[in-house]
Amino acid sequence: MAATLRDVAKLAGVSFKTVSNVINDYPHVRPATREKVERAIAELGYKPNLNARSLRSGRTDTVALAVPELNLSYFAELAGMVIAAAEESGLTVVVEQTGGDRDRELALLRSPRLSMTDGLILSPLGMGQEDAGALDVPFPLVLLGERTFDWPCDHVTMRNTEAARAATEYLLDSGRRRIAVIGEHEGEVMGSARLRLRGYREALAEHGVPYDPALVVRATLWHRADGARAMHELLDRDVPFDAVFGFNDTMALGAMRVLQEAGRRVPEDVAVIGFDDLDEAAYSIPSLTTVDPGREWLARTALGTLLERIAETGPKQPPRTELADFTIVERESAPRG
Amino acid sequence: MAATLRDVAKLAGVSFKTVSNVINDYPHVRPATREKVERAIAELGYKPNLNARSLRSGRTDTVALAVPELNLSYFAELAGMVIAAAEESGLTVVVEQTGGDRDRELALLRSPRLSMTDGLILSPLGMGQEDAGALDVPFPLVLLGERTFDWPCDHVTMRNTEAARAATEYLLDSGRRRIAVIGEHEGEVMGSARLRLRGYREALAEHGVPYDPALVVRATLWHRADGARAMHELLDRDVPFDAVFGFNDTMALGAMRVLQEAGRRVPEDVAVIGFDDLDEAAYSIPSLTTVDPGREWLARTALGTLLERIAETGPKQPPRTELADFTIVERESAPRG
DNA sequence: CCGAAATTCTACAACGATGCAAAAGGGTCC
DNA sequence: GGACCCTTTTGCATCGTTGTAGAATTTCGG
Repeated sequence: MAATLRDVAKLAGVSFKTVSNVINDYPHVRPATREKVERAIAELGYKPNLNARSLRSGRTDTVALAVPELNLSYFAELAGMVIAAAEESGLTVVVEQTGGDRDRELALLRSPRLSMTDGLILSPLGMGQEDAGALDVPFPLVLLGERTFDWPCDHVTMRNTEAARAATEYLLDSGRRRIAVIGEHEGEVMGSARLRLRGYREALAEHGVPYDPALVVRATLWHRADGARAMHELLDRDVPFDAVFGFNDTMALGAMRVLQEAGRRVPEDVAVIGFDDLDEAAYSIPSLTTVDPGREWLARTALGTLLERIAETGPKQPPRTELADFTIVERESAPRG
Repeated sequence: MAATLRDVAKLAGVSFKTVSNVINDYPHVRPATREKVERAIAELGYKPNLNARSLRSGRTDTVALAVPELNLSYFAELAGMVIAAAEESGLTVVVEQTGGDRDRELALLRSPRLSMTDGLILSPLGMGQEDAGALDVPFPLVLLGERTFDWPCDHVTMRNTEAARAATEYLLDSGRRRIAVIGEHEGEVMGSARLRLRGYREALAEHGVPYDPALVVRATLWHRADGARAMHELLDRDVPFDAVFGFNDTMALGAMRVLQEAGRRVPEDVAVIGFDDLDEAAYSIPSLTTVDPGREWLARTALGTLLERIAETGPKQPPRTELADFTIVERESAPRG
């Protein structure tokens, strides 16, 4: 059995409360006593039982991070950054996967498992406006990435609409006029897909290019296979297009593969732009022009905001929204015009 | 403040222990009482405090998973599978990143953070034989993936040597004779890199092809950038080669990109084979022939083994080694001969 | 209708830590 | 030398749960 405070105390010949004082850097401990206790701690290899500490203190120094799936590189890289940032603050991260599924998102928000954490960073995908009330939770909560509903809650995200507008403009500026879009979510009101589509339409309108629904392809999940499927669908529609805007890199890469299989040259026949700036975007053939949404900043800010909330004592501050800056990363799949 | 057992008890008009009995499905509770209690639970939205439960029961229903980085797709996908499997058993997973760094691996093994978990699944990379003793820990531990030292400990891995031999033979069978290798770890005695290199050499020997060290390129971490850098190095060496065996897919993809930038056609001039069968391997151009190491099985088996250890009561059973089966997935970058 | 055997419920003591408040120890000053 | 104050140490209650054991209640055979 692992050593406890009392074991250390017995060995050091002091009360167990003194050992606790040493561990918690209570200032009034005589150096000699401190040393005695520290020797005993070392000798027994004592490690505090964090469960007991949490029970007593109410702090767990653990946060939960819920993403759709780690299988999506975007979320894997994001999770890695959140965990790295947490590590720096001495925090542990519990990772949950929701599959982007509404019911699993709701179940998680109600789960007793969260009683083991001080707060939650959630990337919602499946919940809708009618579920927003479920966010009225008794623990700190930060939404990371676009939300699919309106609810006053801390929120760390990026300028989705502006970024999508910029990406579209980038293609327009390079002379493309028939720009297909992959990744629309039908019926969505305010998720990333909808916001990016809005940016796309704004850019078209500004340039006087008509919006053609035949160029817009749905994809609920944003895997490579979804991008590939969407591209097959687009090719089947037999409408002309000279560019593709993938709502994430993974889909864009899946689509680009199908495009080339079909004999279209990228970027000569069709330019492709993605969204996320994944590691792999720099290594595809051709390498993928994309939007860098500032993931590192997103991850750190989400965690930082959550930690501030956790530390908060007085009356609840009003919810905050933090917006990351984006940049367009030019690569081969869509050269600047 | 969240409701506790006592609050529920007061509302239901029973002792708080009866509420506990209801929650734990203790059989001798009168249906009427049970219903009364359940109504009270629902009314207060009571959720058990898992910290308190853990403190009392000694079980946390949480496991730790330590991998080098989530930024490496292989580990991200593996982690996703472990978490999904854990979820099925009602377990929570804490994810830690070691960066493949020896000191961080050792620090993790000693960390009090693990007192919040029932056991650890560790993918070691940096530790060496002299650190093996650090694995003598007072909690269940399962190594996932090759270990870099000898120590009696549960171990879930794949047939690295056989798989590498098969991959090499596959290339030899298709007529290649100058097969380069990317990802060697210098000085390593028994990690994946070393075992895969051994398989490679065995296959060469069997086919009477001489081993040429000029074809072997080191890479400590196995990112895309490392694969790219290694390929640049290989090209700089100016030795002829007609195939490349990347010790993981990520590196193979990085290398393939550089290869094509340099004007070599894949697979006509150079065949490329990887290792891991990542999602993205099917979508690169050309798509990547690779070794499927049975990740799903690895993830489930690692978790299953850990759970058995956690459930174990009597004397400690001898350590087990579980080996996954592999298959070679033929794609465009290296067609069957 | 009694007594024994079941069933159902409750009281109390943990688990291992921290917070609070009071006790013990040690100087200083008049 | 005693009063007072600051430093150092300690004791006790407590966090919210579960295990054990025994008390209360019900059931049931004779």
